Amino acid sequence: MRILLVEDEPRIAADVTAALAAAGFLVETATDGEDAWFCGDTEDYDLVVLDLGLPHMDGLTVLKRWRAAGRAMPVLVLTARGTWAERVEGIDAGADDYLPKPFRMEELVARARALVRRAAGHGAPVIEAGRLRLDARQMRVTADGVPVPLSPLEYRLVAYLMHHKGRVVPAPELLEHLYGDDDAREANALEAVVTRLRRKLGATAIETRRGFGYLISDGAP
Amino acid sequence: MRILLVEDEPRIAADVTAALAAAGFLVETATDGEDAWFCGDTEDYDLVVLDLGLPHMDGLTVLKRWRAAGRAMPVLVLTARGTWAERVEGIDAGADDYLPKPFRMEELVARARALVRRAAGHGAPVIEAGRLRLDARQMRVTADGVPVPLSPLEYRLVAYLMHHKGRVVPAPELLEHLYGDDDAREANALEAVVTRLRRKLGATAIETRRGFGYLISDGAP
DNA sequence: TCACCGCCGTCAGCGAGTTGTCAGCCTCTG
DNA sequence: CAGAGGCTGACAACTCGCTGACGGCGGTGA
Repeated sequence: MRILLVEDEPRIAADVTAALAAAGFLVETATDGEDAWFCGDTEDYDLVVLDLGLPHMDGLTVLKRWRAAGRAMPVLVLTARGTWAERVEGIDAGADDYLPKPFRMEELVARARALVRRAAGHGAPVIEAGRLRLDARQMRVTADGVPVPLSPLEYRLVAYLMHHKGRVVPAPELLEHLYGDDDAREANALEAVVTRLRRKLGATAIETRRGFGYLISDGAP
Repeated sequence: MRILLVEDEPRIAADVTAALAAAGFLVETATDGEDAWFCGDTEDYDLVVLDLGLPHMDGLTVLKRWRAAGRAMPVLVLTARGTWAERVEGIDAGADDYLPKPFRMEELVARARALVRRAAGHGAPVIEAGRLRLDARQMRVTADGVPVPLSPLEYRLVAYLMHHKGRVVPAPELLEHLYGDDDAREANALEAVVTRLRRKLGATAIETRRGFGYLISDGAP
C-alpha cells in the first residue's frame, strides 16, 4: 500500500508519515503543488493525502488536474478549519474524503485504511481469501485462524495482494507499491520475500502465474 | 490514561488533579473555554472532565463544538447546581456522564474510571488478558494471581495497553498517553519502561511488533 | 536541612530481526 | 532438451529494540 502525502509543513508531514508508516503503509512525500501534481500523474498510489494551501500550486487545482487527466486514486483532503463552502469545493473537485485540521492521527489512519479498502472494492474492514484473513486494524494476518507474525515488508505484500485478491498482480506493480519507484531493487528481492511468506503462510497461499505475476486467489472459486 | 481537566477554579482544579493522578491518570488542565476547546480538538484524551461555567467560552458550547467536529472522547460534566434542566442540556450536548457539585472525590474518580473503561469497550471493572489482571479500582495488577508492585508510570503503561488489548499500539500513541505531548522524551524512555515491566510481569506479557508498536494480546485469540 | 531512596530518563553496547543480493537449482515452456 | 523464469538457502549489511549502568530529581524521615 503506497501513499502519496502532499504537505508543505515539515512537522506535520513527519508526524503523518510516521503514523501512516506505523500502520503499514509506504509513504512518499511531496512538499509543493508542482511536485505533487507530477508524482500523482506519473506514479501509481493507493491513496493520496492532500493538504490544501501549498506553495506553487493550490491543492484543489492539483486535484482537479488529476481528475481531468483521468486519475482515479482515492484522495483524502486535509484543510485548516473546514468551512462548509470549502468542503463542498473539495468534494466537487473530486476528493473522496475530507478531514479538517487539527485532526487525530488515529482518525487519519482509520480513514486512510477505509479509503484504500473501499477503493479496492471491499466493504468490510477484514478481508478474507481462502485460508487467509487480513485484519488491517490489528495489522494481523491469520492462516486457518492462527495468527502469523509478519515483518513490515511481508505485511505490505500480503495486504496488497489481498486487497487485489483474485487478480494477477504483475511483479512491476508489486515492486512499485512495496518500495516506491525511488529506490530500485533487483527483481529477485520480491521473489525472496514471496518465498519467506510462503514459508509462513503455507506454500499454496500465494500462487505464481509464470510470466505474469502473483496472485492470492479469492476464497470463492 | 490521559485526562483533560477543564476547571477555572484553581483550588478545585488542584484537588481534582491530585485525586485523578493518585488514581493513576495523567492529568492535563485547561482553565478557560478557549484553551479547553483547543486542547480537546488537537490532542487525544481518554477522558475529559468538564466544568461548566468557564471564562471565554461556556463549557456546553465547548462540548457541542467538539461533538460537531467529530470528537468522540468520553466527557464527564461537572456543574454547580444540578437542576433537571441543566442535566438534560448537558446530555443533549453530548456528555457521557454528569456530576453535580459538590461531589466526593471518590465518586468522581470512580466515574472517571468507568467512563474510560467503557470507552475502550470493556463492561467489567476488571480487565483480564492472558495471565494478567488489571483492577483499576484497587490500581492493582496481578500476574497469575500474584500482585505485582508497579510504579505510577509502569501502571499507566500497563493500563493503557490492557484497555487496548489485542491491538498493536504504536509507540508515538503510547508516548502521548503516558507523557502528554508537552514534554518530549527520547523514544528510548519507553523501551526502558517496557524492559522494567517485563522483568516484573514476565517476559511474554508485553509483545513487541517490530516496526509497529507494542501489544498485550487478548486472552482469547 | 541533610541523607537516603525509589523513580525514571539517558546512554552505550549488544543481540536479534529484517531484507537485499547472490549463486545455484528447479520447473515450466516451446 | 535448452533456455528463461522462478525458487530457495546462505550470507551480510543494516536497523531496531533490549538491557544494564549511571545519575539526576523529588519525596521522605530524622
